Amino acid sequence: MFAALGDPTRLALVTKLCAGGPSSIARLTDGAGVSRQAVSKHLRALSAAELVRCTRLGREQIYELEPRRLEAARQCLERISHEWDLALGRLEAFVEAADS
Amino acid sequence: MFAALGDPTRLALVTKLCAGGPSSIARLTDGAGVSRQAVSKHLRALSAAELVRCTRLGREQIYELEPRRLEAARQCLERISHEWDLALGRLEAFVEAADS
DNA sequence: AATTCAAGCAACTAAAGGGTTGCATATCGT
DNA sequence: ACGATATGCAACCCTTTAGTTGCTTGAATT
Repeated sequence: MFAALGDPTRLALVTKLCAGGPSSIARLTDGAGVSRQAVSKHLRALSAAELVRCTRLGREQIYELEPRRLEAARQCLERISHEWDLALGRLEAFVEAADS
Repeated sequence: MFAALGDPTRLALVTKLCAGGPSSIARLTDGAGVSRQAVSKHLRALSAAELVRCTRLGREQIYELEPRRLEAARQCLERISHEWDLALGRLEAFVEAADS
């Protein structure tokens, strides 16, 4: 998942979907600074990571954030965040021990 | 930062530093499954992302988590997590609107 | 039926990334 | 001083990946 979000273009796409809601490839391509195929590939990558879902609507392909997986990812982030908190706590303890 | 954590080896390194506290390259290499050079490179990458800091101690190079930056990263994760929360809320609203 | 617009597929290029090996350097212990 | 140890540096390889272009398919529109 970190890998999926590691690419700036993909992160921008997620942000865009976050802000603008579901939209087609063409619309997502707008302002992305890369070709439509590039965007399409990235969306497929995000789809493979299950961060995003797509449904066909007429001749358009509508991409949207995947709620379930996204919620899981969110919880994962919080877990890591929490672990880091603990680690930071230990680091402080270290420093204090060194001072004394 | 996502990119920095996107590689499994690097994520493992961070986890290890998280669990075991500051340690040398040699110790971090232990059980990493790749060569010392590889580990060294990854640590430099993490260092470039400022997720990690290193200080020389005799002939050893001691790497440790970077508290300040890590705290910033943690807050960033929480912010994103929060934004996703909002987005998920909007998605639900969407669905309900579609149902009605 | 003809045109237009959204997207897919395939082939290709260029660059980055992860990995290794070999050799050099500096420090520690004896 | 000497051998062992911890690391750095450089060159190289291989795979992945981000990106492009050209052509095709299929639905909308008129």
